[in-house]
Amino acid sequence: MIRKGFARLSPRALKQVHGNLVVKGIASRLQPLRDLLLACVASFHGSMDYARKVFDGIPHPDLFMHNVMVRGYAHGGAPAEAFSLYRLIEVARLRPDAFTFCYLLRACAGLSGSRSGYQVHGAVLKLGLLKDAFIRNTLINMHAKCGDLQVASTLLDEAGEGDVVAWSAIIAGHAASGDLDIARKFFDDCRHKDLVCWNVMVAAYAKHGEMEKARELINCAPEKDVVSWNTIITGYAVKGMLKEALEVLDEMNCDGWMPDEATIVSLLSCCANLGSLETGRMVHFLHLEGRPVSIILGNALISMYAKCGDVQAAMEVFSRMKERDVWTWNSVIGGLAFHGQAEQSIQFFEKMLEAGMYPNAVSFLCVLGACSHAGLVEEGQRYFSLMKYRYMIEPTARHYSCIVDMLGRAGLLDEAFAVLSCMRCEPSAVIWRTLLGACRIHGNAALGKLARERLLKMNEDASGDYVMLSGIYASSGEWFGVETVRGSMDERGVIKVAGYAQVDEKIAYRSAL
DNA sequence: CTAGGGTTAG
Repeated sequence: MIRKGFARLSPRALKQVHGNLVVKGIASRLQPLRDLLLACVASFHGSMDYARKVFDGIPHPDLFMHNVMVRGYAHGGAPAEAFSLYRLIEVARLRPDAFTFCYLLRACAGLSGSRSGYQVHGAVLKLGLLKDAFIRNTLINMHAKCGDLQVASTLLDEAGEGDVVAWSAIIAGHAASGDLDIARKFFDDCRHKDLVCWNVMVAAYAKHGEMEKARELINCAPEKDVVSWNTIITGYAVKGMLKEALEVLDEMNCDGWMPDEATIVSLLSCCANLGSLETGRMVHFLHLEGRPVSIILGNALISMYAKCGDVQAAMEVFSRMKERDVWTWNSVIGGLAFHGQAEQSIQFFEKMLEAGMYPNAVSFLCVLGACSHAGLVEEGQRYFSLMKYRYMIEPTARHYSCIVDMLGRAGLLDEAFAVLSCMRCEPSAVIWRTLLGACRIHGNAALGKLARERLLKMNEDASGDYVMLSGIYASSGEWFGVETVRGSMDERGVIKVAGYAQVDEKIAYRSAL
């Protein structure tokens, strides 16, 4: 009676079904539990939390159930959890099958540069599963995605000419490593191109900003689907070409295609980055009222409204969402911080912790940004420690940049330098430049000189740093320093637009007076 | 319950 149809139920209804199974005492029979698990993985829009609760409540889950969980984690971008479930399969002394390895290899494809892909490859060989075309193609995809195109090509030879799935995986792999010409060569050599194959090549151009080539190719395609159109729209969207993206939306409409969630999400992100609230609202209306709002769509909506300044609309979307993930919270925290609403941003960070959500590196970047913006030095330092010592998140150059900026704005230049000095990674040019800027504002010529020297050593286009440094010397009354800097500018042949240099010097003059 | 394509936060 409850065999089929779970997948169409809402999360709430699923919880009821789960409860009924328990009450009626049939929660120990296999098939209803398999169906329930499948439905949980399918119905909670990528969140595996509830499925995991159900799974953990099953006394002796079979291989099928383990596989469903591995699949859920692998598709949901949680490779570590996929592997931990694989370990449970071993602990339960179950024998993993081709399904298990397909999912596991998919998880590996998301772990670029890791050895785990080779380990799974080894296990596949050991179990003699390589003759399975699904396994082989997933292996090709994994190696191609992780950059080992040598191994991928060898496997392609075994797959032969007719296997278009293997070919598209190779094309995507070359595109991912930036070799568009080689990708195109494989595309041209592919004998039995299908729709996916065309879309892979179009996406390769679009991802690298080659929109003319992407358009040219899609115009030659024998058929298109909603993914083909979304590929083009996303290409324009990431370049900030909103007008062009919207024109493609019209074009796909004329061709008889309705925008789907991916279309809307892409357009929203473009509107968010450009601050185009009116267009963002219009795009929001493309999503039909009454249709479920997935986590990704909700996140994109929050981000768009928050960044465009309509905080109330962002909060409405947030409060209507049934399930939230760390991206949801980060979108709110980051959106508020971006828009200068630091206090609110910090409030939401605290609410996120209260809700039991585990913050990640981006969460801290957002809240540190808010602290820096509002000059809340103590709070910022507290969050920085929380991140390092409680959540054990290693700060990236961006986090340091935030902290240095925060301390620098407050005039705590020595503290800023101290943080920068004990960084585990090499300080980036951005960080030195941040310090340099703070030195100029607060007139610390000695530290500014040091920062400038480090910047020059980094051997990149540093024309902005020369100008900034001339500001430092000027603001602390060391006019001789200005001459020296401008002299070395000429020697090294750094070209700086005169207007900018003049404006900068005027500011320096003013702060010196 | 299996393979290749498009979608979110900094």
